[in-house]
Amino acid sequence: MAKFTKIAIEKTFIDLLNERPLDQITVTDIVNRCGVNRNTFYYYFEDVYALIDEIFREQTNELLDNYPVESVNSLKSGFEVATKFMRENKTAIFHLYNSLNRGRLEEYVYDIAEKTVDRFIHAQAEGMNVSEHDLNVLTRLYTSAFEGVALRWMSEGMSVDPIEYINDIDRLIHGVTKSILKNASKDAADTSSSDSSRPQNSKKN
Amino acid sequence: MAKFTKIAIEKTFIDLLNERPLDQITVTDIVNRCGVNRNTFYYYFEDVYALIDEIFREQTNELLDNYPVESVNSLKSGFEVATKFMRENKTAIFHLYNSLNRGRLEEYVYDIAEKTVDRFIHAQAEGMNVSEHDLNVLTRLYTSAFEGVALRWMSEGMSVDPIEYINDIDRLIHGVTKSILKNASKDAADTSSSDSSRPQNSKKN
DNA sequence: GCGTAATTGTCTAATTTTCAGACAATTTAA
DNA sequence: TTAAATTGTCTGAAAATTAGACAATTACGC
Repeated sequence: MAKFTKIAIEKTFIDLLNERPLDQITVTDIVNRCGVNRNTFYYYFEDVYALIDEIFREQTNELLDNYPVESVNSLKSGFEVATKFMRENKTAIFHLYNSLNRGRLEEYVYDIAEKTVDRFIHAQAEGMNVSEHDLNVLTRLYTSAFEGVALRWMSEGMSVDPIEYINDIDRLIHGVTKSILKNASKDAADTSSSDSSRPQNSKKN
Repeated sequence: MAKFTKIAIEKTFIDLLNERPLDQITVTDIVNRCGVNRNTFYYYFEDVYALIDEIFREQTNELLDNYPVESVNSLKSGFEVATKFMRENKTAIFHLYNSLNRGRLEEYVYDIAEKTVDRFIHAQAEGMNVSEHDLNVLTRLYTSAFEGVALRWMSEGMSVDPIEYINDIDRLIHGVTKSILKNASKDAADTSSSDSSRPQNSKKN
């Protein structure tokens, strides 16, 4: 039940990744630094890539579990929380960005962005009569925007704090969101039988 | 070989001690918060007091192992390092101060102060011809001063940062130390056969 | 005060985790 | 093209963690 060794291995790996690129880190390096047997590594992880996946998975879960309630109503605040890990490990993330197969990191970024945006959107739509479909469209829009920002940030060497980018986005969409939602809500009330947007995969119950 | 669970228990205990006094913390509280079996606690520690001792012991060791070289030449800097743990866990230390038997905490404080001062004194006396006995006297003097400061700090509720006190001490003794050492060094050179101070436990080789 | 619940410290025995050591197969580097 | 390093896998032993119970003590509500 106790997984402290596993956590220690993950933390050690991130430390190393903050020091040097992925291809200069061996499993032996990790376990030596961590003071743990090499077999213990393979007991928990199939290989380094499984380790990376696991770190991101846990990072996402821990984010959603401990999501601060006060951050749910501000997209900027939500993004600050969502990007905490990335901002605290810029070098490590940058090393991964350079070493990992295309799509690997993007998937993680999208995943964590989507979940953050989802919370924000649903909080904004609280009490409104908006269809799930409309909410999904809006969520996808903002998620893509966030993903774009994050990827640009990485490709530019992660030198500038992404919060700056996020500030721009936030300023741009904050006022818009409510009005979009209000309109959608009105539409839904007016013509409750027909969808207000492209019925590509409409969902009526 | 792996002691990550033990460390996790210790950290959990300190967290709890930063939240509430010692007599409101049960072993069950610790293991529950930590997500570990109660037997695991007793596997590592005889009881809470053994846990406390262990934390202090490890804290001292880890201090001495990772002692920053740049801090060895300044008493103030050394004290900053030595009191790091206490300053970062004011509440916990204060709770211990109120709950522990007299002498328990004092012993720890003296221990860590003595080792810090010892490094400082020996660094100052580097290359000088000073007897070990004289160095010990000086070390005891400064150690006692530090202990006094720390105890006063605790008895006053640890509200003021002890670095302020330490600043005072440092200002007071910094200039003095060198001259004392120089004089002692001269004495030792002049009358190399007789000790320069009380020969209580003289050590000549 | 009494009774009840909670906590402690100890014990067993099962299970899980970590270990040391070796191995062939690849990769790295000189 | 060797030699060294690394990987991934396997064994079996050792260590750590668990569940569960127990009597003894302590804390708390009434």
